[in-house]
Amino acid sequence: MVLTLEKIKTPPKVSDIAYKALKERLLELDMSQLSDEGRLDERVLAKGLGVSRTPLREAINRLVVEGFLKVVPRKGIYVVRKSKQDVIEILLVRAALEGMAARLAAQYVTKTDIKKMKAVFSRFDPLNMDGKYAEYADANIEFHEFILKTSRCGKLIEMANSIFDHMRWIRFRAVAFEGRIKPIHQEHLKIINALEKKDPDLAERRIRSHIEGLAQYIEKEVDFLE
Amino acid sequence: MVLTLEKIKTPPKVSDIAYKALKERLLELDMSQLSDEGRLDERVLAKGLGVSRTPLREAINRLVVEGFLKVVPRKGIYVVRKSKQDVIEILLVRAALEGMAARLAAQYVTKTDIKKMKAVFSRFDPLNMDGKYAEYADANIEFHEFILKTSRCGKLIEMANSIFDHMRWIRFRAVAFEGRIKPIHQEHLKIINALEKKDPDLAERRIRSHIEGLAQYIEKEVDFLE
DNA sequence: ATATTGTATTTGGTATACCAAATACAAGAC
DNA sequence: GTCTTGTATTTGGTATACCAAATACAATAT
Repeated sequence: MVLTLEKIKTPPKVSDIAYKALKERLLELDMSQLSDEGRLDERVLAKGLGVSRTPLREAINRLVVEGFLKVVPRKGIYVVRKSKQDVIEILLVRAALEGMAARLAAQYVTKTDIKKMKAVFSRFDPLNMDGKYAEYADANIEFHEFILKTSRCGKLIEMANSIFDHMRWIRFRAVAFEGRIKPIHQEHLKIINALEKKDPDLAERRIRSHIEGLAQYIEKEVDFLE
Repeated sequence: MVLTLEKIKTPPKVSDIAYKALKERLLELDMSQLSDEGRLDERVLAKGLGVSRTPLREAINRLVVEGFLKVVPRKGIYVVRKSKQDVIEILLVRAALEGMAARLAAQYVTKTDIKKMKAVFSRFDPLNMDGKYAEYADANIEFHEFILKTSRCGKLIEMANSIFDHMRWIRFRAVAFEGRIKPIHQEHLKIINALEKKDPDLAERRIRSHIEGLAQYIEKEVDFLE
């Protein structure tokens, strides 16, 4: 052998592409204004994506398992609507998962990690956050992903990511942030503090109440979820 | 209309039957002795179940999403083997979910509930448990399902059940019980006690350490997981 | 005998044909 | 006009045909 070669990437499956495309469209969909009761047409979708029904159905089934779609036999495919109760339950699960993640993270976290996360938030002035919602939303995501990653628990990361998709789907981010961005920021700093102290109980408690606080806010203030 | 009729149940889909049958076979499978490296053959399975490939593939895909099977493009379908690390991670997630469930359960639990659960365990004499492993295993399942149910959180129940399937699959129940059945029983009673006191923090902590204890035991004593 | 290589077979992936249930709708009865 | 009811259409569900990649294997050269 005179040639040094590297493995070439296996060509992607059509069903995978269809899945990603369909999920993307779904996530950017505004549920609150769906025509036809959120009904989808297999054949139309297949035509639209330029694939046959078989791989498309595979994609649909995956989305059904994930809880984004619902198939009613011989009736149709429907976009699943989330009730306020659904959102609360999702947040409770998220609190449970991230709480455990924080516990583990407190065990593994390094000084470098802490420094990095502090840097992410140091760009924000707690007294002047107006107009920085979008920017802070990014930092927020980075923060929560940091905790997950630092937990070093693949299963936890996997399940939390699945939950995140549902969170993204429900477009209350903006409304949930407005007016709450200051306390949220303080909570973030407090959580980092607990991690720095390597206190699992404290870290868990703080991130749990952080997320449960969001749930309580939704419960009280949000009303566009039927 | 002179006849009073009730809705008839919609006929089950072939893919559903295939899914259930396949999953059942999988769960009763002893992974530690798989020929052919746990490879499955689509066409053989289809023939065996008496269905065509299409609904079978749907069933397979569901099992892939659930983490029981893995499909390697143009190679084959394989049974996923769980490493010790996988099991530990699953138990951590379970601890997180059931911990939150216990928290909620402490909030909702009634005196009747407590009485019922105490009755389940009162059949056992802590000093003489020998030969009651199977019986106690049933009580154990009933206990954990009770907490989930009492949490009244559908999402939590759903995700925990998915985890349970994986637990069932890994056949360490007998070995995990032997010699540990007494402390396990004590822990169960302690958890019920915390619920009775309606103390969410205590209930959460106790059930978490209960499950984490199992994880530590597996870590130390179990060695048949590669 | 061993190594190479062309070929048949097997595998999962995809497209398509067909079915039965659900539905829409129009023709006919009143 | 309204109500029935038969029929065409549309839907998701299933079976099957076909493809390309992977593999097994036999024929061949050395």
